[in-house]
Amino acid sequence: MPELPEVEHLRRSLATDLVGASVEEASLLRVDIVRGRRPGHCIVAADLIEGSTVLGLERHGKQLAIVGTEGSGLVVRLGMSGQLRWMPDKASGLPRDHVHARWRLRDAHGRFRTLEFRDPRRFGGLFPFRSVDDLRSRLWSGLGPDAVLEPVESLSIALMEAGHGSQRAVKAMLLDQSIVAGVGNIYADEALFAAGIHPQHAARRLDAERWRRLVEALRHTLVASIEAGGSTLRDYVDAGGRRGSFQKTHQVYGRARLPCLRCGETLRSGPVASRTTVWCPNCQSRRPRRSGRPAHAHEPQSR
DNA sequence: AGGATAGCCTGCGGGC
DNA sequence: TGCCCGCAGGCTATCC
Repeated sequence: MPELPEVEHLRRSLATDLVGASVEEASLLRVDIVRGRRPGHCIVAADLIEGSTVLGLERHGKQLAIVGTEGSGLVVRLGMSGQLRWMPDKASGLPRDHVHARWRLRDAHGRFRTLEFRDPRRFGGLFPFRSVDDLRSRLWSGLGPDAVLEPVESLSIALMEAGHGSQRAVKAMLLDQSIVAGVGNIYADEALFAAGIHPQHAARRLDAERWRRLVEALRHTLVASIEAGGSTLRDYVDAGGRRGSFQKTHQVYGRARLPCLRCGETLRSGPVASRTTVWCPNCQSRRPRRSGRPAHAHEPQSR
């Protein structure tokens, strides 16, 4: 669920108090949440940036990097259910289970605060890196350009070139982090709807104009969601425990069998790229729109 | 070798 | 009421 907008909103909500803070103590409550270790290397407190000062927070795609002293740091991947939260001063109703790591920090004003990494489903993890170069050459080298940081023009070209000669559906391309970083199931469906493109449209058959329209729709959707604090379907909250509100404006995601908000046609759903996908059979065509009805011949079975 | 698929993991909702 | 099953999904390993 945390995709680019959720991670970016989290980054912003963390940065105020985290940047400039010194890490007094790091505790690992569950060892196997630290991933990407070199063989034979034991986890030490410094891997969890204990003794370091936080210099900055960077994001690429869905990944967040906490950069500390001398460029060493920690990548946080939220996976499905990961959260990075300030522990509230007073008792609150927020869940206390599945906390896997905890940092005791002293901020720029000398206040002590506790940050926690919680991840019930454990699809996420923590990835230590030794330097910014190590981060870029090892942890982030397999990622394509970031879906909001990359200019629309070059991102459109990157997608079109990746789709050239490929057999894949356009939605599979959007979800492939090595082609474009940050898009998950929610925003792929929303962007395809906004651009009027069928999720199963063959990537190689989209022309430059339609790739550009798709990337513009994607960019618009992601930016609007960041501003709305992301989409909270179940567990996503920012560093302060606040929920997002972008789910209220979803046009297709989670709306299977409901009427299309644009044309009233019943929204269909089915697996595309082995993910649950929702689309409008009327607004999203497989081919460039002509006057006739879009083809439905090989659509996945509706549910 | 590209591309599709299984599996990881927990919580939750529907059905009985 | 309570149990069981299916589903959700980012990413990696594995298979075709």
